[in-house]
Amino acid sequence: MADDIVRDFGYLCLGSRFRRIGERLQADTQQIIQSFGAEIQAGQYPFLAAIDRSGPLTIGELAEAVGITQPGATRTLAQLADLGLVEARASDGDQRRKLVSLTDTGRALVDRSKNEIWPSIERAVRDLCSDLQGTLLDQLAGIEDGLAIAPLARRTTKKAEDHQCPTASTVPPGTRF
Amino acid sequence: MADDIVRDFGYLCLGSRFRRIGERLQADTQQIIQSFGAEIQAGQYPFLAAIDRSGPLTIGELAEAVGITQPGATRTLAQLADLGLVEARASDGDQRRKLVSLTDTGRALVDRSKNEIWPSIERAVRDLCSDLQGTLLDQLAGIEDGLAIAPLARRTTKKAEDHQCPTASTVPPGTRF
DNA sequence: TGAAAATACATTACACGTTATATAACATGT
DNA sequence: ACATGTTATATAACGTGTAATGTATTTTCA
Repeated sequence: MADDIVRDFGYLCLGSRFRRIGERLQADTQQIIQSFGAEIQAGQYPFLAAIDRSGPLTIGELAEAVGITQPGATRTLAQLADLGLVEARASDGDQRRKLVSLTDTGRALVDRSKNEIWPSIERAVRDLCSDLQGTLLDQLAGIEDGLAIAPLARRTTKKAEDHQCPTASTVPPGTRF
Repeated sequence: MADDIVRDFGYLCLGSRFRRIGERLQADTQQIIQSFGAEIQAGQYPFLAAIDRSGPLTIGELAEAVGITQPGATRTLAQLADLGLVEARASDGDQRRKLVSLTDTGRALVDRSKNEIWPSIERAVRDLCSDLQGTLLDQLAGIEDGLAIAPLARRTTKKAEDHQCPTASTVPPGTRF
């Protein structure tokens, strides 16, 4: 039973721990997305959401809005274009820029996501984080413990009583499964 | 000037946000490591720390201790072996297992890290997180804002000669370095 | 005891972030 | 107007996580 060195080291390994939790959350989110039959990656959603909120944006604006570098945005947007969800046209005044907008298919996916998928994800994450309090490290431990007890896909319903596993309140903190 | 969609979406994009913060923290941590002249990646440290704490461990035990999958651990340990920091020998009773231990070079690096590098990193991260409070989203925003004001490398309080001081006009009053 | 299952590690392919750099379009100064 | 610099995007190379699968070894049990 090896200990969790990243957790035990606290502030020293905070970067590794954030990445680890983020990857776990994205993987769990992906499960929820798949349960709705949507063929999209969790990391691609922020791009669609940004265009939905602000209208057509350039690649550089999207990179900044999503918080990644421009090459990463270029690749993700190319994938979304291959999926037929977005399309790029040259900007009117400046031929260097490409304005990216939603296709009809993309708009349909966003509309459905806003109605069904995103509320479901948000409910699950909110449930996971609802009882968190204390220091940052306390709350990170709470997230890890909570995910071990019930992954996000089991938290999409509103009532915690629906969970097949014990809830966080019934299990001592620090327990590993 | 584009908005930060990941931040604005809160719980919905929590996974993306955790990954983003983790990558930023690891990159900042890497800067501190480099300022000490150590040629090691931030993500490799937990492996050395785990062996240092528990003695020689198998690849599977290390993967569990660090919280990544076995192929990832195999690759990182191969890199550390190439650097001459660890070595693997077949386990005594079970020829399938490989026990990974520190070389003399690896032990020297760990000893030096425990004395100098790790305290410096921990000091920086602790400084970043010292004033955080409130909900998880509040604290995440605090981390992002804090990193924008002063990256980890400016929060170590040691090796100050390596850090160039920002001009007064770029930093809000009361900021600590 | 010997076939089948389980275990431990290696390998491959892929996802998705990064940095560095190339290229095309626009902006500027003499 | 034209050389030069800047900006927007594309491309390449790489880092490090994942899942899926291969292979050697050990364990199980009929």
